[in-house]
Amino acid sequence: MARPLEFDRDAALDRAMRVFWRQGYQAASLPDLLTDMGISRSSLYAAFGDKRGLMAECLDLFAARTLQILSRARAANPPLEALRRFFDRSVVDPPGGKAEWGCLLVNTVLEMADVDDALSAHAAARLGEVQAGFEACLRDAGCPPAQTDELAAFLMLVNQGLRVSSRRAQPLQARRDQIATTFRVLNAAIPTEVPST
Amino acid sequence: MARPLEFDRDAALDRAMRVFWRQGYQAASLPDLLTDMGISRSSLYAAFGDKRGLMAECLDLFAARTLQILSRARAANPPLEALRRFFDRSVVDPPGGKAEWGCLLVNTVLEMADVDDALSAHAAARLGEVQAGFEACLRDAGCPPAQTDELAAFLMLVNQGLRVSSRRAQPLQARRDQIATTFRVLNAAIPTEVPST
DNA sequence: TGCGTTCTGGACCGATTAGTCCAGAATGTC
DNA sequence: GACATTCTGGACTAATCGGTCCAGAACGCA
Repeated sequence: MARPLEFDRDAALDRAMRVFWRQGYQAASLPDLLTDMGISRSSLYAAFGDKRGLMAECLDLFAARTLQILSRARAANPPLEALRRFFDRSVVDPPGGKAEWGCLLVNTVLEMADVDDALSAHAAARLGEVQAGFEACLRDAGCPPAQTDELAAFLMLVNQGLRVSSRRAQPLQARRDQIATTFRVLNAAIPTEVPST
Repeated sequence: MARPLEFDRDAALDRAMRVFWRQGYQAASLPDLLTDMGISRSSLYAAFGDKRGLMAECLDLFAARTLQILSRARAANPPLEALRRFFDRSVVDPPGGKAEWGCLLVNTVLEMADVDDALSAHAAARLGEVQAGFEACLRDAGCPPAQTDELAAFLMLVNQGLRVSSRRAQPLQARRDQIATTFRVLNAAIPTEVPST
């Protein structure tokens, strides 16, 4: 037994995630990270390996939180309403960050593609897990099995698009309208929806 | 009068655009650019100012080409078919680049937000011009004026989403399917469409 | 209190960054 | 053919990058 860690690893990771989320991987310098995390260089390397390893953990954390939002919404609402709430939550009031930062996973997929393919693929894979969450939600909603794949892909398409809109200086209301349009259009396309309440 | 430029400025700009398109602004180092452009450091700074100025010109070039694709499609097809062709072209066979590189404007908006806000805003503004193109197209299609704004925003939402999908390792067919779904869903939502043929 | 272990701050490193500068080569004009 | 002008390649600079390392402080246990 000896001297314990002087900082809260989870808290530090959360801080780091917010830096990467806002500035992206490349623009987040080590001094930036250290300042926000409130730890020293040595501590970072001892606890997380290196910058890339830290980023990987941040991606996982972000994905876990995203999936948590969806699962909580599912637990408290009928499936389609849960999806709507998920979008509202993500676009309007993301936990631990600002809506204008978009989505760390989307940001990373784009920034690191053809720069660090493994990192980009890591983010893309987590995005796939979220899409699987959409799929499960649609199944619960009584969506015909033949269509769940297609519609989940469509929802992810919209999700990605919204996250891009978030980083353009578009007013919040414009994004709300886009969500409304999406669900209006979606409902019109699937009159077979049967809320399983 | 004296010694003329030894290289083709437009051709060099085109090469630079492809480098930024594939690697992003930050990851594109000066050696990378110089090698691909086939010119020397001095020539680049004399002709384009600096890396940032070069990037700005590349954004404009990309936007101009994108708008050109749309206007050409409009000249040769009924409005809604033109939109469909625009998406096919953008996602499947972009001119002077690879589909997997997504869209330089979208990539830049995300990468430079909160890093170089002016550059991000520049890209976002060009994206707005494309959206205006969508709007004009919808007006031609006889879309009710009250809906053109909303639907153009929706099309841009889908466009953005598709460009993200392009940079995930998703197979080409998946993206084609997403386009098909989008237009199926769109047609179902706007039965009032009246091809102006 | 003293020891063994582990963590922490900061100096340090080589590599790479964007950008500058200058000597020399190349060209059009006279 | 000589001159004035302009472009070009490459050396150079200052700053910053991610990452390493070590001396010393801080803690738990006995």
